Amino acid sequence: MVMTEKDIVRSQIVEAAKKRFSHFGYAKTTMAEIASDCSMSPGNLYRFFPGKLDIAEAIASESYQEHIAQMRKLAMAPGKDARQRLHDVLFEELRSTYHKLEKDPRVLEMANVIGHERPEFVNWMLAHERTLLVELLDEAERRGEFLPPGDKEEIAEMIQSATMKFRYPQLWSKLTLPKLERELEGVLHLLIEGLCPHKMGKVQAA
Amino acid sequence: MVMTEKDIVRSQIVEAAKKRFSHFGYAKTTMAEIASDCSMSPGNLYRFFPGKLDIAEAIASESYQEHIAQMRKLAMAPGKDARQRLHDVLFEELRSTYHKLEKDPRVLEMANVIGHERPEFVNWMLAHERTLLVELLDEAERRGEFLPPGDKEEIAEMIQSATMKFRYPQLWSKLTLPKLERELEGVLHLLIEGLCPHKMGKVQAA
DNA sequence: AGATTGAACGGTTTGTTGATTATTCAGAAA
DNA sequence: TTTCTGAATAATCAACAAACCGTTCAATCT
Repeated sequence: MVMTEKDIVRSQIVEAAKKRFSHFGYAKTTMAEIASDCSMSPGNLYRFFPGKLDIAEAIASESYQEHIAQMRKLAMAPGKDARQRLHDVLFEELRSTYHKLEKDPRVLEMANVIGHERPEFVNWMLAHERTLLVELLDEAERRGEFLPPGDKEEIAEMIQSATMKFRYPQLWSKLTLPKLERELEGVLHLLIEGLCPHKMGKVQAA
Repeated sequence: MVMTEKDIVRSQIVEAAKKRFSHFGYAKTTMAEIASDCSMSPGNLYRFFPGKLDIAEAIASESYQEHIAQMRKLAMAPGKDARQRLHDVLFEELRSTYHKLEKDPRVLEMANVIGHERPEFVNWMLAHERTLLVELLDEAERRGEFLPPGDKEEIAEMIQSATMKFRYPQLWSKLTLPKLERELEGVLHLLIEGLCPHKMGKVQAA
């Protein structure tokens, strides 16, 4: 690729920033430091990234790629039914982000900054997860496991909506992980089974 | 009642505070102002309330009493099935809080302060709504409309959990009312119908 | 005695100043 | 020309003082 030259420098910058951010935090590292780590002037960084936040976004995006790959494995795991796969995906999502944000405050800081200043990035992540859910629902339908009553893209949106609370645990509530897990279990159960007896009479009559 | 003397003064204080808070906001009104509105010294306020926040809480509590009464009317409305009543309750909750917080920033400010400094008050409100939901579910079971698969108290908790996002709209998302309504409609549908076909085969076989 | 006051205390907010830092851009280097 | 630099700029942050306000309590009133 012709662009490869710029890309190498870009990833060099990202690596330098990753080290600084995880050592000292986002706010405490300066563009000048990142630049000097890359043996360049501060101004030159701006030929590769529009701004400091975009470097953080690149880091987040990179780590999100791995995350979503992991999630896709769970969503498509063979030998499990759709219910289990949905369960696995939502629980792994809860646990992994909980632990990531719990473990070090640097990650929490970056999550807060990006979440606050770059809502479109958050939307991008949500959209990706939604396509994952749609894939899961498609597969489930193929096997006759779920009966999605409408447009699958919309159902995925609703599943996300109902499980929002568990997606960025410590941003929205101060519950402990066990409590969150218990709640997620219950919500998921409700989502799958529903409240309604599903009018079996009519089916029998037909 | 023997306590009536103190109660009169208490409600006088609450009224004065209500005026100040809604005119100038919570942060911008001082205890001295409230006191002088009641022709008393600042120190004397503390014989009636432990602190400023408790006055705000009293105001919020008062308005919440009205709210919950309104909700109970919807939850118990005759001539409607459980599904409609649940729908009405959740939608009215969304709309009324949305409009209240939308209309004036003072209410939003107080909601933020109380939500931040008095999580136990928020829990108290949630608990009340949960008992309302349990009443609704009880009535539904009595009429054979829902088949709650477990403990009703727990189901109510899960319904709350799945609809959190719609309970304090502008604290958790920046969506417009129509979008929120559309999402709530979808989530509610999912909660009621569920994703699963509900193994009708077994029922027929029995 | 009990009720009430208002000055005093300590924590927070506000306003100000100076330094730091993200970002830009005119020009130097290649 | 294209690539890069580093000083200039403007915005943000940190530190400190002053003012403010919620809260307390010794003294005063009833």
